[in-house]
Parts: sequence; C-alpha cells; structure tokens
Amino acid sequence: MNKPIQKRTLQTRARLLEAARQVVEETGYPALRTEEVVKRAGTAKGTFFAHFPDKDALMDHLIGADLDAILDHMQAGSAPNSVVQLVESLMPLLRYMGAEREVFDVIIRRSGAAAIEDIGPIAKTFERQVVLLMQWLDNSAFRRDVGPDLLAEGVQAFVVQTIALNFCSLHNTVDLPDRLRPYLEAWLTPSPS
Amino acid sequence: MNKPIQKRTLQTRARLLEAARQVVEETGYPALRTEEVVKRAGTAKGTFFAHFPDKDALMDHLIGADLDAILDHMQAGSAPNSVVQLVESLMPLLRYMGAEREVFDVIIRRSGAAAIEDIGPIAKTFERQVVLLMQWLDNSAFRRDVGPDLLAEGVQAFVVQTIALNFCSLHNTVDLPDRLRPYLEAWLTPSPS
Amino acid sequence: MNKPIQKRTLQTRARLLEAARQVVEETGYPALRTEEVVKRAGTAKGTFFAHFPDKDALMDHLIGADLDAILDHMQAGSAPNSVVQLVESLMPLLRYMGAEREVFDVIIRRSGAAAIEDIGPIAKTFERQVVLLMQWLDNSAFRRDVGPDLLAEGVQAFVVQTIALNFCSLHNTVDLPDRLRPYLEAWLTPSPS
Amino acid sequence: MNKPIQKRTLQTRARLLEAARQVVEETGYPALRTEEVVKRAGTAKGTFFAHFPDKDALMDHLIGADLDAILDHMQAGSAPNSVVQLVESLMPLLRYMGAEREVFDVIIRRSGAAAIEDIGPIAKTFERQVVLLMQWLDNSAFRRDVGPDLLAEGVQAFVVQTIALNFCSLHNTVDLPDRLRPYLEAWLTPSPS
DNA sequence: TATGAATGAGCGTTCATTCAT
DNA sequence: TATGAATGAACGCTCATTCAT
Repeated sequence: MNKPIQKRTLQTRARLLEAARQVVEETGYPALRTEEVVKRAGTAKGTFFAHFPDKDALMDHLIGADLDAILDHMQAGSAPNSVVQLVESLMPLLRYMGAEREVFDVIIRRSGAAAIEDIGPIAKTFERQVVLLMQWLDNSAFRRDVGPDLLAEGVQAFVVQTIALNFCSLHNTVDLPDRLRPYLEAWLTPSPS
Repeated sequence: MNKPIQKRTLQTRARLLEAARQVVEETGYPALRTEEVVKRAGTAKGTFFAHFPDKDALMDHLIGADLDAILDHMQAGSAPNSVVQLVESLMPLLRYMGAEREVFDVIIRRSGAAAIEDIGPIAKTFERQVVLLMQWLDNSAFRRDVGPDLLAEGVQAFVVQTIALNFCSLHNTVDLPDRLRPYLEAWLTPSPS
Repeated sequence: MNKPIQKRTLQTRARLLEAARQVVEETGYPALRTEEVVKRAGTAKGTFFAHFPDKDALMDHLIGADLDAILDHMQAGSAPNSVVQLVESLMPLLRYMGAEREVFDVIIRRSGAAAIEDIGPIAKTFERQVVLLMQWLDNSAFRRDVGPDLLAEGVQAFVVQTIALNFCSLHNTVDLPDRLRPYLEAWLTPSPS
Repeated sequence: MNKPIQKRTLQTRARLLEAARQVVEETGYPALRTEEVVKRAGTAKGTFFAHFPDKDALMDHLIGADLDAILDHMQAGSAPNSVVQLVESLMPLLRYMGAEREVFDVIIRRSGAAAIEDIGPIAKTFERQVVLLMQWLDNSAFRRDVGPDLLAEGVQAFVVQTIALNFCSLHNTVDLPDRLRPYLEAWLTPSPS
C-alpha cells in the first residue's frame, strides 16, 4: 500500500521549488506568481497544484527551508552564555523574519498548525526553535526557577513582539537587538529585590 | 478651515458601520464583503470608499470599538493584586482576540501604525492597554526591578503568544487562562534562587 | 427601485457581443475564448462575467440573434402553401442549425429553460418558431384534424431529427431537404386508406 | 491473427465497468470522473484508457447496456395494438432517457455514428429500436400509407421531442405519457377530413 | 457627496488524456 | 498490459478599488 515516491516526482518538485526561489530572489515574495514559477520550472500549472495545495504552501516550503538553514547555523554555533550572546545568536532569525512584512505574515500564519497532519515546514522550524532554545537556556547563566520549555516559549514571544513592533514605524527608531535585549534580560535574568 | 461635518455624512457612515456589524455577526469576518455592506447600508460602493480608505480601515473601526468596550470594562474594575487576578482581568481581551483567526490577524496587522497620523482605532487601544497595564503593574504584588512600560509590553507579548498557540490545535488542549498564567507568573513574579 | 440601465452598460455589452461575433466569424464557435473576446472588446475579464454568467450564456445570445435574424427573414416571406414550400422555407434554419456540431449542441441545450426567469435568447426563438409555424400551418394545404400547436411542435421534432441524423455520417448521404420532406409529408398531409 | 483476449483483460474491463456503474449510482452521471472510477477499480488511469478510447465510450457502454435491457424487456412483451398501448410500451425508455439531462445528452450525441466501424452500444440500440418499432407498427391498427421505417423514425423523433420538452420546466406540467400520446395519435392514426 | 459599472491581475481548478517507465 | 505523474489550455471567479458621471 505504501506507494514509493518516484524519482521523477521529486525532481519535478525540486524544479518548482528552485524556480520559486529564483523568482523570490529576483522580485521578492510579494511579486511571486504561480504563473511565473511554472513557466521557469517548465511544468504545467496543473503540476504545481498537484504538488502544493496553494501558493501559501509553496511559501511555507521556501521560508521553512530558509528558517531551517538559519537554525542549522544557530545549532552549529556554541550555546550562548549570556543574554547579550543569546541576542546575538538570535539576530539572523530576527533579521530574516523582520526583513519583509510578507514573510513575517506567512510565518505568523503558518507557525502553528490546525491539525497534526498539516504541520508545515515553518511550523516544524518553530518546534526546532523551542528545542534548541531549551538546550541553550539550560545554563546557569539564566534563571532556573521555571522550566526551560516555558523559558523557550517566552523567548519566542519576545522575538515575535520585537519584530512586530519594528514593523511599526512609531517604534522603529530602536535597532532590533536593542529592542530585544531588555525583554530577554528581564525574562531570563530577573533580579527582583 | 474646519469644514463642519454634515449630518448626512455622519448618518451614512453610521449606516455603513451598522451594516458591517450586522454582516460580521451573521457571517463572521472572513465573509465580510464590501458588496454586502453597501447593499445593506443602501449606499453605493463608491460611497463606502469615500468614508473609509479601505476595507481594513472598516475592520479597524469595528474591532477597535469592540476592544475599547472591553478596555472600558477592564478600567471600570479594580486593579488586580495578583497574577491570578490579572489573568482573570485579561480574559475578556483574550477571548475576543482568540475567537476568530481573521480578527487576530487584523489586530496584529494594525496594532502598530506606520506613522503617527495613521494610528487607527486598534492601535489606539493598544496604547490604552499599555497605559492601563502600567497602572495595574505599578503594584507591590509585582516585580519592580524593571520599568512598568517594559513589564506592560511583556504582558502584551505573552497575551499574543497565548492566543497564537491556542490557534494551533496541537497545543490547544490547555485552556487560555491556564496557558497564560505560567507566563505571567514567571514574568511578573520571578523568584530565582 | 427600477434602476435605469445606463447607456454605458449597453455599450459595453454591445462591444462584448460584437467582439465575440468577430471571433466566431474568424475562427468558429469551438475556438471562441473569453480571453480573446475581452481583449478585442477592450474590457476586463471581470466585466465579461458581470454581463454574462458564463460562456454558454454568451453563445446563447450570439446564436439567439442569428436565429432571430433567420426567423425575421422567414416571417418576411409569404406563408408556404405546400410541404415542398415549407421545407424550402425551413432550409435556412436547417442549414444554420446543422452547419456546426457545436452550434447544434448549444441550441439543444438551451432550447428549453429550467425556469421562466432563465429563458434565454435561443429558447425565445423556439417559442417564436412555434408561433410562426402555427400561422403557416393554419392553411387548407395541411391537415386540420389536429391543432396547429401540435402540428408545429411536430415540425420542430422532425427538424431536429433531420439535423441529428445528418450529423451521423451513416445517414448523411441524403440531403437535408430530401430527408426532411418525407417526414413532413407524412406528418402534414397524411392520406391513410 | 485473432489474439485470444486474456482473462485478466476481461476482468479488468469488468472491474472498470462495475466501478463506473457504482459511481453513477451514487453520484449520477455528471459527477462521473475517471479518477474515481480507476480508484474503485483499483487500476491506474492509463489502464482505463487502454480499455476505453475515451470517457464517452465508457458512458456509451453503461447507457447502452441499460438501453439494451429496456429493449429486451420491450421485446419480451407483446406488440402493442393501439397508440395507448404503444405509449405504455415506450414508457420505460422515456423514463430512462428523461431522468437525467446528462444521459439524454450522451444518448443524443451517440445515437448515430460517424462511421460504420464506430457504431457504439447506444447507436446499436437505436437500430434495434427502429427494427422493433417497424415490427410493432406493421399492424393494421396504424397507418399503412407510409413505410414502417419512416413511421419508426418518426416515433423516435417524437420520443426525443417529448423528453426535450420535459426538461424544460415551462412545459413539464404535463406527464411524459400525456405529452407523447397526442403526437403519436396524430402521427400513427391520422384521420384528416 | 453619491453613484455603480468597470477594472484587472491573479488564483485555483478542472480533468480527460498522454507517455515514459 | 499496467502504471500514475504530468499535461495544458481554458474557465470561472474574486473582490477591493477606481473614476467618470
């Protein structure tokens, strides 16, 4: 009953993704058109929709791959030993998510899934993020009074908040890291009297 | 210089808002169409766009009014003296923002403004929120080592995070208040060893 | 409540029909594409669908107009006094309906309406046909033992049968008039012993 | 030269026909999709087209088989001795052909063949119909002034006309038999003064 | 202010049919 | 024979927004 996925299928899918990536590089996400993607991939439009339920799913894959690459890089580095280092380690993520409004919107929209079967690439990276953060935060440099999972989710919340505020020009006189740091200091190294 | 706003203008605007509110009540935000709104209001499409720059602005007004009513209610109550009370006080807000995905998206999109002159109703309620939270948090029941503005923004971040996770069925086995409380306890009453 | 139809509306509609007629003349009905029609009419695609619910409705109008012109011509002539003359009078109709399979199919599909409100142009011409035939058949050259309405409907039945058989190459060795005449003789001038 | 048809081939064909029949029963002809047929038959799409030149051919087989069964039943009965009996004998045919618009369209389309070699199942039943009607009409209860072949074709024409008018709700207040009878009385037992 | 026909670029869909394996 | 991914040319539709009246 398990139909083995054919090599051709994978090739076609790769061609579509590669074509889409090219288009995004040249014109950005808002100008990504399925028409253009299939033209470059040399496939029929029907083929596109046989591989991706809609354009959003394609963007999910593209952005998910980018986020995975960033996480790979983060994982390859050493665990941060302070809030300052943590902020620095998170900057690639921040910059990517905050660079284009369109990208941020897609990420927010797809960071969670309505059902297990439709967890997409972006949602998977959010799970990876939490796992990685939990490892990093399991460190004496940070507070230990609450579980690392809660701590990690909190960091995510502040990352999103930071980017959201940054898109709002009223507040974006402050740089991304300078905005994130106070939050994380208060969150990860509280020192109440 | 101040053109006196004509009575007819205000009436038309009110009819449009009322019609829109009806449509939302009957079909929900995702199915809100200008076509239907103007039909019910008895005006032409062009009239709609003479009153609102775009559909988002209409939703901004509708949702902004709802949020204002919730804030009125929150402000009328007494200031919370504990995290548990704070969570309870925040629940109407949580429930409203978490009820419909579309509403949440609009709120996120319009919670900040690109320029001072186009702060919309929703953005105004976010400022009200911060002001109210700052008053509430200026209380010995909560940590005092960081400024109340940062504290308030943090609460907002956790509110958003809580709702976002709730839209994701993987995590929504936990009730909204039970999800929010641990965050706020760790954020507002930390006790690191 | 009766919105007067604007002149512009009628002009746009006329442009669409004219453009479609051109395309049909140049390439025939099977090659009629909405894309090409709106391009020639200089309108947007959305405009097309604001005027016609679908392509079938457009063809209904085009073919209906043709049939009306043929009926005008038939009506302008004198009433036939024999089956031979009747067949001759019907020939323009026969030839038009039997020239293109696509046209015949549309005519069959739209010659009746599912509800009064969606009687289209073609269905209207079928009603005109019956009225005209009733006038023609109310003539001492034809049988009088049955009502002219039944007689007229019978003629329609044989016209359709003749064309249908003609599309079938097994039988199309006989010319249209030579196929129709025996039916009509037996139908309109029976002489049973 | 005669390749013996393999058992597997026949089985596959039977499975496809059976699957198609199921789909039609459950969803009707308009919703008949090759996709669904092959899924149920447990074959690949290509296999389908190795057995049937196109989908129309499949429907031709399905409907042709139904029509054959109806003709078998008609043939098993005794020859009608009056128009009333004839109408009654024809009713199963009328009801089947008039039940679904899609079925009627397919029957009209395939009732004749473009060439002798591609006479399909439906076209064969039309020839059977004519033969049977010729036998039935060769009866002193009906007119003898015209040949039985013409008479039979005329009956077919009126059957089609009756069904076509019935699909048109404007006229379908009259029952099928009540609509057909007057035609056949005028056609088969004329009594002009 | 009010009108409402027109815009228009793009999306998602269709689905019988083909063809390389 | 059997497979099933790929085809591909339309179609229908969307719907916020504009603009001439």
